[in-house]
Amino acid sequence: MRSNVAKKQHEPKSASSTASRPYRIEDQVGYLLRRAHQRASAIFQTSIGDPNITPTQYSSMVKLNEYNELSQNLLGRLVGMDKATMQGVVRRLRERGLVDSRPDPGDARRTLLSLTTEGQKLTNKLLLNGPAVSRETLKPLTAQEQKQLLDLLSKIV
Amino acid sequence: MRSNVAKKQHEPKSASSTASRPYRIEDQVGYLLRRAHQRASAIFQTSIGDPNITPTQYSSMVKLNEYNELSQNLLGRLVGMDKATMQGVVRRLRERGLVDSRPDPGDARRTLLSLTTEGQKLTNKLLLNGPAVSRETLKPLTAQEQKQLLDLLSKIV
DNA sequence: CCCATATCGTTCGTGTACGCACGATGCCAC
DNA sequence: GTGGCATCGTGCGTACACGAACGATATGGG
Repeated sequence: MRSNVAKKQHEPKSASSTASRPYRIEDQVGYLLRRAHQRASAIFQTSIGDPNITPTQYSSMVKLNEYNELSQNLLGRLVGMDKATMQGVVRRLRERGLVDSRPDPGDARRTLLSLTTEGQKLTNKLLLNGPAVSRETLKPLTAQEQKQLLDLLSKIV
Repeated sequence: MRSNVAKKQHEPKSASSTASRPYRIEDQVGYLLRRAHQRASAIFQTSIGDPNITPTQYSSMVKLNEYNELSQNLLGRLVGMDKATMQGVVRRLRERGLVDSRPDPGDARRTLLSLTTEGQKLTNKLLLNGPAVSRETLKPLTAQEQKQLLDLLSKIV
């Protein structure tokens, strides 16, 4: 009984004499970014052409395809994952035979990563679908809005 | 030896006779959304005022603060989490005494969730910092750009 | 009334994501 | 040189995120 204290039931807490809009979770950047990211991931999974490859695995492989060989930490910086996360991503890619590793001959702390032949083949196949994934994700927007969104996101990253 | 097959080392794969820009991971919506979401989460953690509350826990509590009582599934739909994710979020909030639950008297399948008195107190405290979190996240943008971004994100969610 | 279908909450498995602490290695100033 | 400090990779703990499968309950059509 004591737990249902007096609570106004019928007005959505507008408060404030100033004209500031009410605080709604649905209007907050963080919330919208989470939802948008969820949708983008879902589209990726259905459209990239291999349901077992995740967005982060994909970006890691694409980066390894550009550079021939990268240390784990550097790869992590390039794709925006911290080293603990990178650890798991690389382990899974290695377990599937998509990525190879060897100690860096010039620095014993580092491990150099590269795509296996199979990894290269898969990456090139997935790269064909990459543009379609982005296109589908941006579909609700006009061409101009799409450019704007990419621009604004770049600024806050 | 056999693994370093012929690979052009010096040009970033522009290809294509058409003027289409090269495909760069850094320019894809999904990638930018992931990075932007990471940054937003980091800002949330440092600015919301309680390092133990996550963004999803926060939005759940705010929603429970608006509506008095909600079933777990409905809450999940309102904050955009599937039921499996909701499960864990609610369990943790309950373990900390922030959320209470009781069986729905009208539907034995449902569990009704509500904030405890402590949960209400914490939510109201965090709500004071909510606007600052969004403000900080949007700081790199002008006022007009901020509005644009929220608008565009709403459209693709 | 009863059965097909849908919804609700749970559980399991996998994968990001990050803080923290650790040991090994590299590097630079002294 | 060597000692202090940074960097690299690893391991552990916690938390989101979701698909899939499951049992219990609800509902609507026949």
